[in-house]
Amino acid sequence: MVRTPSCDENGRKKGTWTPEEDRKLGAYITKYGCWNWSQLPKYAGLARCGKSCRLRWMNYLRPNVKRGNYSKEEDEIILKLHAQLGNKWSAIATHLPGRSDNDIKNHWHTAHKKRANYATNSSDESSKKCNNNESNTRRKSVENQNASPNMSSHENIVLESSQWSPKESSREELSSYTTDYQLEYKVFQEEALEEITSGSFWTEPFVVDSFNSKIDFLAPSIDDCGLVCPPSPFIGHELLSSFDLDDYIW
DNA sequence: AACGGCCACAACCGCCTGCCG
DNA sequence: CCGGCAGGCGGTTGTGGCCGT
Repeated sequence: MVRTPSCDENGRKKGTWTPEEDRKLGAYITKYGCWNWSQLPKYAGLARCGKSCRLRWMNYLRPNVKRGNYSKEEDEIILKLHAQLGNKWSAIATHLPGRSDNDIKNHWHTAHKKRANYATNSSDESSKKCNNNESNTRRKSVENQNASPNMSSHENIVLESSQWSPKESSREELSSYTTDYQLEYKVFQEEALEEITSGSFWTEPFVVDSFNSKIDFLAPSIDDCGLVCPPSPFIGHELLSSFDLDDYIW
């Protein structure tokens, strides 16, 4: 289900995101916002490309993000909007709060396959396939029930959206990540959500952003959380040209 | 118990668009 | 107007897990 970690020709990491990377990215964006996706990984201490960070944030780390467990209503909305808009997943996603375009796309492809099978399932072979799909759907719902029988739906969402969800944690690679980490990240997401709803998340970063393209980069500094502050006219007074960021972070 | 097929979905890739100098 | 860059989007791929045989 996940890609094995690897590096591209520039030494940037590809593949599965580790909990540590998630934590770094989440912490950084929560604090400073996404002032520049291509620069952000350097400042957040991540060996990833900006696009990868953006995707990870938008699809999984963003507070309030929902994954899986599509309700009948959501299915109907998707069906209706797809009929109107076609494969405009981002447009469809705007009508489904908390759902990412990637998730909707994946869901559509899954559902579309099922429908396609259904349409042609007069033959025994396709009905067999369909039964297989149904059994898989059942399998998923059982997994979801097992995952967190005592949790609220909100808590379920939080855990599902992370790599170390109960299902994922069974994987060898992530087996060492503990339940403590799940709780830690849950707390982190709740704090992030609070920050967003309080308004500071959306206002502060873009103050920086509006200046970013107009000014020379200024020296970043480490804040009290150990994060590298983004370049900003408000932070530091040394020029970045005399500053080796790589030495600073790694 | 072992194996193969299928499924779900995280993540990558490449193209398009808008902005800026 | 043009080229470069960053962000956004849709298509596609890779892979672990589950189920049936």
